[in-house]
Amino acid sequence: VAAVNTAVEQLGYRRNRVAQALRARSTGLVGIVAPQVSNPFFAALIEALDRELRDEDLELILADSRASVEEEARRIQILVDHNVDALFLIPTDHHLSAPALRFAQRSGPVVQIDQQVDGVESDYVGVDNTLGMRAILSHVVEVGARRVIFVSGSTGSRRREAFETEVRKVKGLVASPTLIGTFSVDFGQEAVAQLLRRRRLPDAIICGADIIALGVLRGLSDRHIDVPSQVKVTGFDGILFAEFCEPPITTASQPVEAIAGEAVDLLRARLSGDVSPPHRHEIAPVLKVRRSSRAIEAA
Amino acid sequence: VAAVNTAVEQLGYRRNRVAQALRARSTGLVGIVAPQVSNPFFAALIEALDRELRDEDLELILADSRASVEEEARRIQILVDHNVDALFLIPTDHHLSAPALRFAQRSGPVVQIDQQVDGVESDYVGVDNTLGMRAILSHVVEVGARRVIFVSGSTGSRRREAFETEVRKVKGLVASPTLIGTFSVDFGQEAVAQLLRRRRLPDAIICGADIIALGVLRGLSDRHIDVPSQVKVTGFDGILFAEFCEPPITTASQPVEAIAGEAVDLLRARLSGDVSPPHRHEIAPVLKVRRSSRAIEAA
DNA sequence: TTGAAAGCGCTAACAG
DNA sequence: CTGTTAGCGCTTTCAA
Repeated sequence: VAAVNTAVEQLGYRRNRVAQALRARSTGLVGIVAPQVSNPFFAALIEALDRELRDEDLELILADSRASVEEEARRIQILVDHNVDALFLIPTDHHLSAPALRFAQRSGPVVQIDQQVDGVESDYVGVDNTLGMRAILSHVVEVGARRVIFVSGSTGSRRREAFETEVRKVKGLVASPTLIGTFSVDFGQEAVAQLLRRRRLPDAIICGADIIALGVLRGLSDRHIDVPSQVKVTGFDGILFAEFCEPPITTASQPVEAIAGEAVDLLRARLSGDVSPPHRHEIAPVLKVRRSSRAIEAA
Repeated sequence: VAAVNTAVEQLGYRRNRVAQALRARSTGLVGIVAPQVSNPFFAALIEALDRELRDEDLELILADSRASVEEEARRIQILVDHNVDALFLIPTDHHLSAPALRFAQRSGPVVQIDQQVDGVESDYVGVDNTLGMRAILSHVVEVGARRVIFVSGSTGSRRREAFETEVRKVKGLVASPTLIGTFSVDFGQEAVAQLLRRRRLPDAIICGADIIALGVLRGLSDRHIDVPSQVKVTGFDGILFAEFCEPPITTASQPVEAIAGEAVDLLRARLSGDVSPPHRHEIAPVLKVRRSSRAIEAA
C-alpha cells in the first residue's frame, strides 16, 4: 500500500486542492487589498508578505483597491466569496473603510497593515507614526528649519495627527496649514504650485510619503528652487527611489520585512485559533538622513 | 420561488465559489509568476493586469519567483495545484525556464509576458525589443556617441540580442563587450565600477532596464562623472522613477496598459476555447528622450 | 415547469 | 489495521 502510494505520487499524482478546500473549509489562500500596487512601498510590502506566506503554504490573492472605498469594498467581497482563509488589508480611508473592514472580519481573520481604520477593533501592524514624525521634526529643527508644512495623501490620517501633535512639542517650529491630496508624484508637484501661490516658502516640506516627496523635489527643481539650501524636503516610507533621486531624500524608513513578518505571525496565530483581543503592533521606523535636509554650512 | 430567491440572496446569501469550482472545474483564479514584484515595471504590469482581470471576474494569485528558476518552478507547481484557470508567466531565464513553462502548459493556458523562453511554443505579449534598441541606438549616435556598451540583467536575452544585432547596423557605433549581472540598482552601480577598471568610459551606457540605469547614474555621480556631458546613459521599461531622477533617464517606454490588455485578451480567447497556434504579440515601445542622453551644445 | 439525484475529489468517521 | 461511506455546496441531468 505504501509502495502504491509512493508509486502513484511519483507518477505525478497531486491531490486536488479545490476538493480539499471544500471538504476542509480552508483554501490556503490569503487575500491582500492594497490601494495601489505600483506604489513601491506597497509593492515591497507585498513582496515581503509573499515571501513570508510561502513558508506557511499560503498563497496571496492580490486586489488593488485603487484608493477607492467602493472598489475596496467590492474587492473584499470577492475575496471573501473565494473563501480566503484570511485577509490583509491596507485600508484606503481611515474612516470610510470601516464598513468593509467590519464585513471582512465577519468571515475570517483580518490584519490591517500600514493604515488603521478608526473605531474598529482589529489586528494591526504598521510603523509608529508618532516616533517617525518626532524623529523627522527634531531633525529638521536641528538643521535650522522653523516654518514647516505637512503635505500628504488623504489617508495618512494617523501620520497627519502625529505631525500635528508632534510639531507642537518641538520648540521653535511653526506649522502652516497642511496640504492634503493623493499619494502620488503628481500631487507632490501640484503641492509645490499651491505653496508658491502663498507668500513665501516654508523652511521644510514634510511629506507623508516618499512618492509625494519625489514630486515635490521635481516641482521645486522646475522652478529652480534649490534643495536643501532654499528649502528642505523629507519623505516617509523609505522606498528605494528616495535614495536614488537628486538630492536623495531624508525619510522615515519603514522596516518592511519586520512588518510583513509580524503580520504573518499574527495571521498564523489567528488561523490556529488564537482569540485574544486585537493586537496593535507599532514598529519603529528608521530615520535616514540624506541630502534633501542637509544643514547649510555657511550661513 | 423567484421571490424566495430574491429574498434569500438579499439576506446575504452568496454561493460558495469553492464548491462551484469543484463542480465546474474552474476556479476563477489566474496565477502570475514574476521575478520581482518590487521592480516598478513588474509592479505596474501587475497592477494593470489586475485591473483588466477584474472585468473578467478573475482574480490574480501572485507568486514572486525571486529571479530563481527553482523557485519559479515551485511556485508554478503550487499555482497549478490550486487549479488556476490560467497562468501569466514572466520567465526568469530565457532558457532554464523552459521545463517549468512546459509543465505549466500541460495544465492550462499560459501567456508569457515581457520575456520569452526559447524554443517553447507559447502565447507571448511583450515589447518589440528590436524596435526599442534600434530607437535607442539611433538616438545615441545622433547625439554624438560612438563607443557604446550594453549593461543588463541575465534574462534580457532577447533585448541583448536586439542590442547586438542593431548596434552593427548603425553606422559609427562600436560596442564594447556586454556587462551582464542582475536587474537591480546595485548591479548598475557595480557595472560602473567594472567599467572604470577598463581604460576609458564609453560614450554611452545602454542599460537593459531602468533600475539598472538608476544604479549607473548613482555610480557615475559618486565618481563625479557628469551625465550627459561625459557619458550618456539610457534605460529601458519606462518606469515612473526614470523620469524623476537626476538627470531624468532616456528610455524605451513599455506601454504597460496595452501589454496587459493584450495579455488578458489572449487569455480570454484561450479560456473560451481558442486553440489556434500561439500568438506572439510584440508591441512597439515609445522612446522618451530625456536629459541623460542630451547632446552637448558647445563641443 | 419543477424537483430529485448524481457526482466533482477529498477526508473524517465509522464498520469490519 | 484496512476498507467503506457520507457529505462538503454546487450544477447538470434526467424524471415527474
